[in-house]
Amino acid sequence: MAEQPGRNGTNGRTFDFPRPLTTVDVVVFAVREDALAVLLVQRGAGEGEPFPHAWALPGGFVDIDRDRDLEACARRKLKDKTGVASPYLEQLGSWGSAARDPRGWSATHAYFALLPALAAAPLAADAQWFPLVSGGVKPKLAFDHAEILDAAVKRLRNKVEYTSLPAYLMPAEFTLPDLQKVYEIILDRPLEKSAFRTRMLSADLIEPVARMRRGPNRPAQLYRLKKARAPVFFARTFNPPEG
Amino acid sequence: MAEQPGRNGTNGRTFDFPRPLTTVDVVVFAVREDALAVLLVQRGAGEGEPFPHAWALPGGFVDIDRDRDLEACARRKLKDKTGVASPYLEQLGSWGSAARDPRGWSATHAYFALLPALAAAPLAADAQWFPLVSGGVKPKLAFDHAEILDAAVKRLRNKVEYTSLPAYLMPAEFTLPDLQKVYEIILDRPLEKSAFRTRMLSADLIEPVARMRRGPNRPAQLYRLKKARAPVFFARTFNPPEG
DNA sequence: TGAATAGTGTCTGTTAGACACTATACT
DNA sequence: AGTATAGTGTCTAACAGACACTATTCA
Repeated sequence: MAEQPGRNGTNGRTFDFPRPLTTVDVVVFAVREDALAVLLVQRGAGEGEPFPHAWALPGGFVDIDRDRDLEACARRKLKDKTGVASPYLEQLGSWGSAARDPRGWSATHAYFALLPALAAAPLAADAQWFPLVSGGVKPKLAFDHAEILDAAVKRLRNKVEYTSLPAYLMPAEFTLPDLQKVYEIILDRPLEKSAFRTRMLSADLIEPVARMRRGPNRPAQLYRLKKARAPVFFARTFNPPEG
Repeated sequence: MAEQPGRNGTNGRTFDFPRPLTTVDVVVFAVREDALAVLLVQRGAGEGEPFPHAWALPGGFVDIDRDRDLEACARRKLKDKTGVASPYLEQLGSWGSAARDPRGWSATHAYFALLPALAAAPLAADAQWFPLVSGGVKPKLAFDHAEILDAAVKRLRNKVEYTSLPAYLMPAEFTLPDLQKVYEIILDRPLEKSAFRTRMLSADLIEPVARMRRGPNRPAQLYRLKKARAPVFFARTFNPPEG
C-alpha cells in the first residue's frame, strides 16, 4: 500500500501525495404518488461553487473530525436533509476520476437508502423529491450524479427481483396488495398476485397485526415487518428471464 | 456537495477541507492446487511505514497524475504485481474511517479480480499466493485487509451460486468437469453433474473446440469461453437454501 | 344486488435434485 | 476384461405463471 515513491523529494517512503477530494453522496429513494422518487438538493451559487443552482444528490465532503467512518458520514448527510434515519442504507460503489469535479481529482463514496413513504415530511429547504421517469430524473444533475443515480436505480430494480427490499419503502403497517403495488412500481410490470402472496408469506418477513384496512370493498389484512428484519433473499427471480 | 462550512476561517464556501488519504486495494483470486488462493504483498519496513513486514492486499495510493480514474488505478496495481491484466475486475466496496490507517483518516476503494490459474506466472518479488483456509488466510493482514478479504470471499461465494464467474478462473480451454470442479472448490460442496451441465450448456457461455482432453479414461470435450462474454446470471441459485 | 378488491385453489411448465445408466478411453 | 471418468436419461419435487374461482365489504 505504500511501495510507491514519494513525490516531495523526500526519502521515497513518504505518504505525502497530493490527495484527491473525498466525498460521500446518498441516493435516497421513496415511493410517492405511485412512483419511485429520489431526493435531490439544489446547489448553492457561492464563489468557486461548481454547478451553481444545479440539482445534485445529497452529499458532501467527508469531515474527518465529525465522521468516524464513511457510513456515519452518509447517515449524517441523510439526517441533515430528511430529518430522519433510514431503515435501509447500503453502499452502492465509488466513483473517482480526474474529470468528475472541476475542483480537481475527486472520489465519492455513494450509498443508497430507502425511506418509507410517510417519512418524507421535514425536508431541508434546499431538498426536494423528484419522480423517476423512465429510469432518470428531469433536471440535469451536477457532477456525474446522473450516472450514480442510474447505477442506483439499476441496482434497486435488480435486487427487487429476488429480495424483500421494498419492505423498507412501506409504512409501519401495510397490506399485501400495498406491498405488491410497490414491487410493481419499481419493476414497472405487473406481478402475479398468487405467486407474490405465497412468496411473501412464506418468507418469515412480515406478521399480521390485529387490524384490517377497510375500504369500499373486501377489507385487507394489515401486516408489519418483523422486528429488525434483515432483507430476505429469495432463491429465484420473479419472472425467470427469457423463458 | 459543498454546502458544508469551510474549515479555514474563509468565507464558508471553500472546499479546502483536510483530505483523507485515498487508496485502492485489489483482492486477486485464482484457483491453485485445488484451492481458492489470494494474492498478497509483503509490506516494506521503511521509516514511517505502518505494519512493517506484514502481508497486505496489493494496492496503494491513488496517483492523481497517472491514474485517470479508480478503475485504472486498480488495473495498474494489478499489472504491477502480476504482470497480467485480469479478465474480470469488479468493484467490491469502499472502507474509510479514522482508525484503519495509523497515518490518519483514510479511505480505500477495494476491487476484486479473477485470474486464470496459469496466468499466475510472473509475480512481483514481494508478492505471493496464499490458499484460503476456511474463508481466511494464514498470516495476519495489515490494516483492515482481513475484513476486506472476508467481504470479497463472501461476495465471490454468493455470486458463484447464480453466475458464471468461475469461467474467468479457467484457462483458455477447459472441460465441463474442470469447470464444475472450480465451482465446487469455491462453494465447498459437491454439485450435481447433470444439473450443472444442463445449466452451463444452455447458457450461451461456452463453445466446444475441436479437441478432447485425453486421459486414462473416456476423453472429455474441451470448451472455451465465447468471445468477450459478460458474466451470465442464472435465474436460480444452485441449491435453493433451506428447502 | 352489484361493484370492487382480497384472498384461494387448480392446472401446467420448467428446472433442479437424485441417481441410474450408457459411452469411451487407457491399462 | 476391468477401471475410471464423461456424458445422458428418467423420475420426482418444488415452485412460478396463468387464471378461474370464492369471500367480504360498501354503496
